Amino acid sequence: MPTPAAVLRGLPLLSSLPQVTLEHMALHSTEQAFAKREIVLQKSSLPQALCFLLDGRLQGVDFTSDGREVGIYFVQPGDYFGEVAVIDAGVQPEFVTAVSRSRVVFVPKDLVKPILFAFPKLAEGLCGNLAIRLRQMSAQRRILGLANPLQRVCAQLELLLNTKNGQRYVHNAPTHLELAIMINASRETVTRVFQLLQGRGVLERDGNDLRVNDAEFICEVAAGLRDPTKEDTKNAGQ
Amino acid sequence: MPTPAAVLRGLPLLSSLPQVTLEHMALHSTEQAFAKREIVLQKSSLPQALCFLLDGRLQGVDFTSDGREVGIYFVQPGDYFGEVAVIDAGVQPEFVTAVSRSRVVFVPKDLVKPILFAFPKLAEGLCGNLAIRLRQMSAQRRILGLANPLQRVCAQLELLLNTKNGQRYVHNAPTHLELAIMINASRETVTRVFQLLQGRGVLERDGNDLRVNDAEFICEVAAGLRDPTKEDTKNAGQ
DNA sequence: ACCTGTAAGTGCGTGCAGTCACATGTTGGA
DNA sequence: TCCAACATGTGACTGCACGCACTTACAGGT
Repeated sequence: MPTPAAVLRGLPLLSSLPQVTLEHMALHSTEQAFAKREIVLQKSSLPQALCFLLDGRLQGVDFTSDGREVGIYFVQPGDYFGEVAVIDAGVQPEFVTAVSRSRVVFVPKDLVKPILFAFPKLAEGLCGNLAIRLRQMSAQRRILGLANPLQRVCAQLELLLNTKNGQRYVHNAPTHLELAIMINASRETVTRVFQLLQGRGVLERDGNDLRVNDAEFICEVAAGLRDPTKEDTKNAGQ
Repeated sequence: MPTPAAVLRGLPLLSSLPQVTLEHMALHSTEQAFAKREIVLQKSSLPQALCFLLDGRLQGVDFTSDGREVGIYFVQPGDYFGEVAVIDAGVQPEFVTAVSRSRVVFVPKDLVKPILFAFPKLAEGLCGNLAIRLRQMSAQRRILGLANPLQRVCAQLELLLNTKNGQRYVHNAPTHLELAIMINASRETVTRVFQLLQGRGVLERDGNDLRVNDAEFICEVAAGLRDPTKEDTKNAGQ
């Protein structure tokens, strides 16, 4: 099913394009819904389209040569993905799967590639995003360098942290398993860390979100300044 | 000291630029030599220039929040670096240090930024390289997902593998320590793995290079298909 | 209301990699 | 030439994260 041009207009990357171009794109683009766990992009497939996430949440995942699953990045609504393969005409470097029910727009690469570098605004936006992606991957790499899983969980939480009217929280918190594959830990280890943090009142579940009562604590643990497993449990707030 | 335009012409990224632009750039660019272990780019510094490596070898490194060193990527002669900060005008995301004596050209960002997206060829080259960098980081992330260090070493060697008239080898092999911080292992562990591989005749040192006699072996170990620590030592070739 | 699948929580035992401490090569600069 | 710094090699110890096996909790569909 084709997509209204207004939808494309709402996407940050494309917002600078002339109306006529957008309408042409819209005519040939398709929108598709994906159920939880469904695969949106196959690894090693040839690029067909530049993809935009309208709602839901996706995760870039891959498998090590010995079959272990690793999480690479999350995709939020409004983000695009599959761009690496479109840019260099290579194959898709990793799987992209739906973490929750999602809607995706596919804009055929034949429409996108010719104009990518013709509109400087577009090229600039694209490069800017790639730069951000590289920064995120560096940050992720830094997390993986941490020696123990407790620190890695906290560091990852720090990355995901948001603020809503004074309250620190993680919106749409990932499951323990999703977190585990991001930070190279087993699902059980993540569960145990959460147990510990919740026991101290640092974290609280709030439906799909995660309330963070003591962001300071998280940061200090991530930095290795304190190690709750070595401290007394007597005073949670100490 | 300024750089001859011919040097800039030899850099893949800039080779498509008109002569007059290159000469203008050359006038304002500087060349600098760095000793081993010297810092080329400070983390968190504001971008001053787009940097190109003429010879030697650099490594992007960072430190985890608890002080452990992590290696992010290597820079080969002809590559550029520091581009992320130039593109998004943020700060430099990680340190870049000289692994061996190196020569670097700095092209002031004020000369580069305005034309980055004005020449579609240039923008395309830039995006292409960013895409490659992202692919490399994914590959690196995949390696870090491997459960045991033996596999990680082999997987990393696989990434570095080259072929020269039929002989597989690793040119300018990194030290054990450099390797260790790339793959999240201790230096001693890397040494022990090398001991094992050399004992089986899979690897051989060749001055600064590393001859790989049995690339197959390396790949199979990386993939977890075989585990030399569990096998008999009797027949190295089995 | 029932069933099924997935998420989360928990105890236990084991292996392996990190750390420490040292010995020995190797290299490049003063 | 000599020294200092760095690269490599090796043994012993130990902690802790993983994997397994299981239970419990919860949500969505029919």
